[in-house]
Amino acid sequence: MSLQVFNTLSKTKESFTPLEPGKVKLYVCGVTVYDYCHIGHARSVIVFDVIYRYLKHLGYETTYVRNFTDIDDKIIRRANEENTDYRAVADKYIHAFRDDMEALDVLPPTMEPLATENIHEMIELIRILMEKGIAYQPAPGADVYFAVERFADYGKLSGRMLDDMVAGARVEVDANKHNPLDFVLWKASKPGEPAWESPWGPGRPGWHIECSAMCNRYLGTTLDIHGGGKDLVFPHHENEKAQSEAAFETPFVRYWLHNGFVNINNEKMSKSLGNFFTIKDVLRQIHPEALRLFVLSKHYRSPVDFTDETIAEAERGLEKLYTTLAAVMERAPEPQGDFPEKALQGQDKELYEAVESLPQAFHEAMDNDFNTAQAIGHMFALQRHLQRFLDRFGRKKLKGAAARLALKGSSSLQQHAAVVGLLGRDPQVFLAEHRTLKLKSTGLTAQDIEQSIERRKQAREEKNFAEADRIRDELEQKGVQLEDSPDGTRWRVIV
RNA sequence: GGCGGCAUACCCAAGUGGUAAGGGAGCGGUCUGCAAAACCGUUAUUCACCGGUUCAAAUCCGGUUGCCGCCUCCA
Repeated sequence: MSLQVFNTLSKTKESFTPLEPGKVKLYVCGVTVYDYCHIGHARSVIVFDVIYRYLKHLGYETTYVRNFTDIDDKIIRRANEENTDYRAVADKYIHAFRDDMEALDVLPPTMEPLATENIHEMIELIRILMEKGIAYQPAPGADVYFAVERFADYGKLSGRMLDDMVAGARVEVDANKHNPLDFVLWKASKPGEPAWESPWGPGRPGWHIECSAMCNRYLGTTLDIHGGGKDLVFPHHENEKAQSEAAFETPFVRYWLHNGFVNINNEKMSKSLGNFFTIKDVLRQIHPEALRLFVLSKHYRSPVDFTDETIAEAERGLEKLYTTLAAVMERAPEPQGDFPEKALQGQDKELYEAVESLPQAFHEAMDNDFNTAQAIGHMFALQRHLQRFLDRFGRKKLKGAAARLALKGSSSLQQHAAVVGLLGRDPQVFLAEHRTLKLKSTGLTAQDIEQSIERRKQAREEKNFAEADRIRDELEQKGVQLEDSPDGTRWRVIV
């Protein structure tokens, strides 16, 4: 079975075949840089990061373009509010975006073009549309519009009929437009606004035209995959498609992929509801890898609910995976010599089979429209077998074939997880990072805790268990749980 | 008003015609001074409801109810 993807255009899963064998042209709508990014953006970039990673994993030479919209009304408004210019606003939030992406372990795309670097290409595209009579300017110096009625397929992507939409109550009324759904290609500038020269007077590009121009410039007239959030289907992607296909008369995109939204406690996240979380803020409390596991625990097209509980589950799950990896590293030193497969199988048939079956199970899940939730389920199954195997040895170190089997299991787990951007850290590093992050919410310092552990150790040695338990309960109330082991007492944060 | 999506155990979540993955939580057990962690066992004769198609349905079709999204900037 090969890769199947759900195409918004056909509303079905289709076999993925790129236009050019072995090569994929991928374009994902980036952000408008007028504010910090929120966790909805985080979901989108993580989802497409995984798609990008998986395409590369399948051996496709993938060209991934993700733009920045660095000129638009919201940016200008923001600049006016902050008494600066649009460039300063855009640059500030481009940097912030890059910081977020780095923190989230999102791979850099092949190219990240700016809208303002492509004004010339947009003007050329609008010129073509004007020459074909598909675009019009109602009066000299006015905005330039795209005439939706001149493009027969308009509405096909979003599944709406022109007539239905015109009849709808929420379409803006604009006397300049031939049809209320006509949209701006070139926006005439008011005095004082940023402006570029054009055959239609000074102005700036409309929102949709930049993606059409950049797709064409960097990837050609037909892309394999165009992605973005569900909300972009209409009008943004519908309009991009109309512009590009009307201008170049070739199919614009072979597969349209759209990710679902992030809800907060079952409500749509929005600024007006005040349930708005920026990536920056969230990462102060949640490990970026836990956020990634949270996102990938549900299929990318479904809505996902961001709550304390769902995030805590992701954190516990990740901790569990890393704890097992750490245990293997600690207790299964690389053995000398070669061991036949039969010897490994003989150690633990179930674990051996879990290791052997993971590659196929993982690929079947991912091939099925990037079913990361299922793929992760398979990883947990392997983790459980691995941990069970380790436990069979009690506190003893594993040797020979047993050690080799455990290492085979942990490396398989890490290799598959890497394809979706998980488990890439050293287990001890992750556990330490996560603990440090969580510690902030307890109001304690690591030193406080170590001191308490020392006092409790003394009490235990004196068999003063009442005092030892009192210290332990006190820490637990503050969110720190102690775990005694023959090697000493470990602690972790449980809030 | 138009278009579309979803409904699986206490919670999260796969499964898309062949007899309910996985995770969390709970309960019982092992371990422990007692715990915690970990492991073992256990938790849906059933997939919102009602009909239909089929040898076979959570999966397909029709209807009902409930929730949600888009149609306006939006990931």
